[in-house]
Amino acid sequence: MKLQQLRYLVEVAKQGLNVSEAAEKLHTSQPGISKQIRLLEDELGVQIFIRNGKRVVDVTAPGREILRISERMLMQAQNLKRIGEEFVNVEGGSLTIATTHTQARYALPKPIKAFLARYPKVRLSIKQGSPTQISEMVVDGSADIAIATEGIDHYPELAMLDCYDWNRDVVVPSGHPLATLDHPISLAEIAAYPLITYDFAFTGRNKINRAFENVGLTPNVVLTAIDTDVIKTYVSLGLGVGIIAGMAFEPERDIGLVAVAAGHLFEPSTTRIGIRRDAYLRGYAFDFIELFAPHLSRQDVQDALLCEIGDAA
Amino acid sequence: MKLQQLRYLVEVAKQGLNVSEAAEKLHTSQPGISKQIRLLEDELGVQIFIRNGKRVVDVTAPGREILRISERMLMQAQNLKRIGEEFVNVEGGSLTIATTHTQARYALPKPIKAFLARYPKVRLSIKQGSPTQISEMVVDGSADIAIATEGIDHYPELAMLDCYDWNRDVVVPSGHPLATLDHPISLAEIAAYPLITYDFAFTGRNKINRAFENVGLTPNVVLTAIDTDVIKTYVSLGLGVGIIAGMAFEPERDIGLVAVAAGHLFEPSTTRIGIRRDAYLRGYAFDFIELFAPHLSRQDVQDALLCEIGDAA
DNA sequence: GTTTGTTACGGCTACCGTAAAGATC
DNA sequence: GATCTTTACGGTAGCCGTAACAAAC
Repeated sequence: MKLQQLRYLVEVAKQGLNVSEAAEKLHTSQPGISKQIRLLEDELGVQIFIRNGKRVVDVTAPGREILRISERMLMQAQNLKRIGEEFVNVEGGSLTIATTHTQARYALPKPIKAFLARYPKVRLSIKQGSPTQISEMVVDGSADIAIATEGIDHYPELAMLDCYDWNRDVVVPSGHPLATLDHPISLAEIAAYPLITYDFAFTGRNKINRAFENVGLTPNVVLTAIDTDVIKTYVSLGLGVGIIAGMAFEPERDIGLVAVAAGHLFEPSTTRIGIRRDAYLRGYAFDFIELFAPHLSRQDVQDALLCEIGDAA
Repeated sequence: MKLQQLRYLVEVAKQGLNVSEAAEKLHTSQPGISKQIRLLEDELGVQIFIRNGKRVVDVTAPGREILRISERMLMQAQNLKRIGEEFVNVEGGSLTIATTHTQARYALPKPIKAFLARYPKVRLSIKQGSPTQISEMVVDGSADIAIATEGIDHYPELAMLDCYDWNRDVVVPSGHPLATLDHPISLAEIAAYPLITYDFAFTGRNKINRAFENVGLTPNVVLTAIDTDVIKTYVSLGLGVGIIAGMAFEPERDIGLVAVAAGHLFEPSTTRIGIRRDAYLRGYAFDFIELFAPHLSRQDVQDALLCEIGDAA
């Protein structure tokens, strides 16, 4: 059994059981892949793929198990290489964070600035995407850490750690009737105006919907945006009332806008980080996490990696 | 990077950093091992072993990490082979249980009989040893399942599952004063006689000691045995009063002996099974566990394997 | 007919074992 | 001096790539 064979196997599965494409991805010949897979099947004594004549059409039951374990082994092989890099170049390296606009724009600048000061030689990169996209980036290894609020709960490969809770604000142009209320704002008052808020699947949007549903109101959402800046822009234009993450309101920058606390109206959301449970994280990655969420020490994170299903149960 | 290299690495570490012995164990030449390890070190870019001139004297910090991960990878490679065997020969195979005398003699016969009837083609073997020995058998892969009552808690590689609680009986020759009490037996009454019980490190022996200590009694233990049969033999000879596991008393066989329930005097003990968290268990292994501890379904066991640190916390 | 997987064959890498030399205790 | 590790070197297995063939859509 050779690691190469497992690599072939996993790549064929990943390419939808297409040996030729796998060969192309791995920059090798497809007869080589065919042969090595057959050799592995012979060695293990099981068919891994079901072939219809000369076409790979499915994975056998043992094949699924074998693929699962193979992936883990390859992951660990990658970890071995990372350990090498880590110790050769303690300070240098790279860290890729996958996150949503709101986090990147409002929550991350501060910890990232501190991180860059501490680790100037680390190549830090940020990838933006939807919660689903960023989760998958971490799952497939193209990012190290996912940071998001929604929809990253359901990947068994990922360990999730709570970072902080936050509430929502209503933003309106200054001078707007809602800006000068003498009492806490209510859902009914908000629903009286056209609404601008986050796209579905983003930043706790469904918690907003649920709040209105619970009191039998149907808000008139005139615009859904992916990022807060777009929301604020249209609120400035008088298109409607915005509902945004509290941390996304910056009084000194958001001239002409007023934020009204609405934490009492909507469930708070929790921003979490997600990391592959079997990934090897460089030392500075733990430091970054601690900069972002100071209560998460390296030990906490490693414990969570070891066993995080228990927390969910 | 090749699996073979990892195998060399791990074996050298296991043989106390002696390359020659590792070569012998692996039936290969030691120059080959030296070279492959150097090649791996070059590839990873880190020293794994610290060499004093030409002698391997220690493992570097990254080396320890690398060894840890390598062991896991090799374990999984072995799992791959097992999957093959499992599906080639669904009914056949082997299962090795490491356990103590008491379990082997009194708790296991019934489930093993049922197991053999269900899986006649499985080569079942039982290895007997002290709790420490059996734990290590499972850790190093020479047994699949450990069953014991004491001292198998502290191996992080092992997942532990509670099977059943049991209490102790006092055994005396029939006609003995303690055999005909009209009230529940007390510690003081027991301590009045010479005692015969289990060796330290076995079968909850320290719970027995603790019970006496708690009431300020110092029992006179005249004989410590590893197995219950020895205890019963000497009790029959009138050497003293025995304290044994309740399940180990068989009224129809133990002629001339009387058991007196003593569950109210000593903490109950819990018999557990231990399995390597990263081992691949054959289907019948799960069935065996369920035969032994009917409340442990396959799913329960697999969940515990996935994450069992959480249960301990 | 095109796409896709298998079989056949040759080159070449690199692994392994033997032999000898260098280091350490 | 004995043990242990590395270096040197030759044989060989087996991996990879090209080319031709066979099957499926």
